Amino acid sequence: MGRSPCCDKAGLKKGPWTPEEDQKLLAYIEEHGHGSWRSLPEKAGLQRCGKSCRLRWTNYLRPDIKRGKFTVQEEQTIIQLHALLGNRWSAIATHLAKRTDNEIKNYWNTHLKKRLVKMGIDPVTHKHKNETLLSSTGQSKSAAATLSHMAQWESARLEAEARLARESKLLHLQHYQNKKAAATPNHCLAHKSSANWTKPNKGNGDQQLESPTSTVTFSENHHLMIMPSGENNNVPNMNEFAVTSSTSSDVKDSDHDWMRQINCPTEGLTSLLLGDSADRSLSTVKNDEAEAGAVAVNESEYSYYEDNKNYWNSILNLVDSSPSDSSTMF
DNA sequence: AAATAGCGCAACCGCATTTGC
DNA sequence: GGCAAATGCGGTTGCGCTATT
Repeated sequence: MGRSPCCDKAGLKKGPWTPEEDQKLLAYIEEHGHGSWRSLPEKAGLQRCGKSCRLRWTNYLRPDIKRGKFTVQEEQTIIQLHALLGNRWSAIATHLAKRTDNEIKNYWNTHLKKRLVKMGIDPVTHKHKNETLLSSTGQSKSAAATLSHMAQWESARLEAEARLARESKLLHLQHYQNKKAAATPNHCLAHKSSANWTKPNKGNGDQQLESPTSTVTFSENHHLMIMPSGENNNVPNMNEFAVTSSTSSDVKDSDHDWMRQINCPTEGLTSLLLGDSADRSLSTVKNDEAEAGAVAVNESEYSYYEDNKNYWNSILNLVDSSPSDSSTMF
């Protein structure tokens, strides 16, 4: 389907926005709403294409955007939703109050992805690097099938939510246009993180998502972390993890904090994919074993569903507190 | 102090999807 | 139902800032 790009007109400005341009765009949208993005630049007196204006507005000028450092809860949410949804940034953004998909995408690419890689976790599959070796076992197959089923279900659900959000946005815009004269300036700006939605992070922002694995216990001065068995660890099977202390790792302190605070959710997910055992708990690890650098972890028989129930409940709770709660708007 | 490498982020590009006629 | 326009989305790029050599 051939479509002429909106920005191929000669004379249209590209590159960074100036404060004057921002002001013009802001003033116009506050006065009229954005309406048709294609016609907006001309009306607003901007030498930009509509696409560029839309991007500038949604990613930067919108008044309901939260900027600055991501909180641990936000990071946790991103990682878990990414495990569930993949690179569907806009869907992920609907679950993070006041964050844009672009910002989340950038943060993932520049921070979170690297951290997962450092931890030996594939940022695409959220599986431990060695994990594929286990995929031939019946248990992991059924676990993966179950996970896949759940992920598909949630994915479909989120798509439906996104659709509802779009519809509500449209209704909201119509409402604004009808009441244009009396409307407050920002009233027209319904977006995926519109203030009309119930606050997505309320509840999930504070909730501690629990990994299906047991909690790692950290001492004050030695932040223990679960690390993938390295090639040099000479371990006989993949169910063994190296345990390192913060003093020997090239991982920054901030990474330790992060991993400690989020209780290693990705590792939990990895374990989940593995159909892994909660007996990975490091609380059972003896100090000398830890110092030796490698620890054999028990495999025990227990129900896959029971063990991972909390973890998935956490994700479902996260999803449940999504903007789709805005259905009360209708 | 200058050069350069690395990082973070805003913005662009192009494809996919939705909408309107 | 078909087509074109409009919009949304994700991948990528390029620039400015900071750290390192």
